[in-house]
Amino acid sequence: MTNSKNLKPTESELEILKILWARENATVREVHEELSKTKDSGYTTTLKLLQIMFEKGLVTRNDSNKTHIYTPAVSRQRTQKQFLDKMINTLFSGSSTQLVLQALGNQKASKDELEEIQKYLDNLKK
Amino acid sequence: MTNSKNLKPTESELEILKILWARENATVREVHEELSKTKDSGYTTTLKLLQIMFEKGLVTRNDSNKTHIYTPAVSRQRTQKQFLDKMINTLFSGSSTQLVLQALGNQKASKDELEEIQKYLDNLKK
DNA sequence: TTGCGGATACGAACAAAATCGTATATTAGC
DNA sequence: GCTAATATACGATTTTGTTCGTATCCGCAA
Repeated sequence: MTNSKNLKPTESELEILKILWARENATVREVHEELSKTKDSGYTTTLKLLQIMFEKGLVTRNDSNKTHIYTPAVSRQRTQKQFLDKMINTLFSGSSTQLVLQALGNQKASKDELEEIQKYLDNLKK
Repeated sequence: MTNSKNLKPTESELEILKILWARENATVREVHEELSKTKDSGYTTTLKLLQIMFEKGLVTRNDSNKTHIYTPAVSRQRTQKQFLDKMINTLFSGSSTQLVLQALGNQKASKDELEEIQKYLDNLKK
């Protein structure tokens, strides 16, 4: 039974997903190598995490060869949305506008970026 | 020694902060009552959480009376920023613009809101 | 065929967070 | 003063997430 409940990835799982999204797919070793740049935990830890993620349905894997190849099963977009929604609800009293304003205020975006956003808004208004 | 390290609240702590921010301050019972609407854990659990939050410096309390009164020690804004920054880094490859676009795309904001944002952007560009 | 390098499987230890049970204190009403 | 109601304190348990050690398997070169 391929579990496909709508599970929220944990902190560590997110780090791994991030790597998988960037490369489309990867072996355990590849993920681990990448992960090692920012974190130092052992190889089997990475392996275990990927196995758990597989059980949760966060990744799929091709195990027709000896070395399995993992692929993200949840899209980056979908996950972003999942976390955004949660955050909007718990921290911004449900108002995405509030979140946007806060995000813009914090991080100074470049003029170009601001214009990009404005253009986008113009489209939305129609 | 009043611990004031820059601690990130946990999920549950956030729920409590949310309540405290809304009411400015509250007793354990009040927090618990409110919390019960969305969650069912016992009174002492809420109490314990508030005590932990106190130790962490997330809340202060007035214990001159028998029933203590808790007040948030971290501002909503500051916490929002803390979480936003983290999210931008882990999920949006450091681009606040990306986050904004995604947030706008997801949740349909009203025309008024969109205009509010645009106005805000105009200001920022100067 | 033997042994070694490199892979997975998986239980178990460890850590952090959440929950609860129970002891104890304080106060108000009788 | 006693008791019931309502607080806090705090250790212990449970749950969830992370990390690791060890068993085992597979392929290949000597």
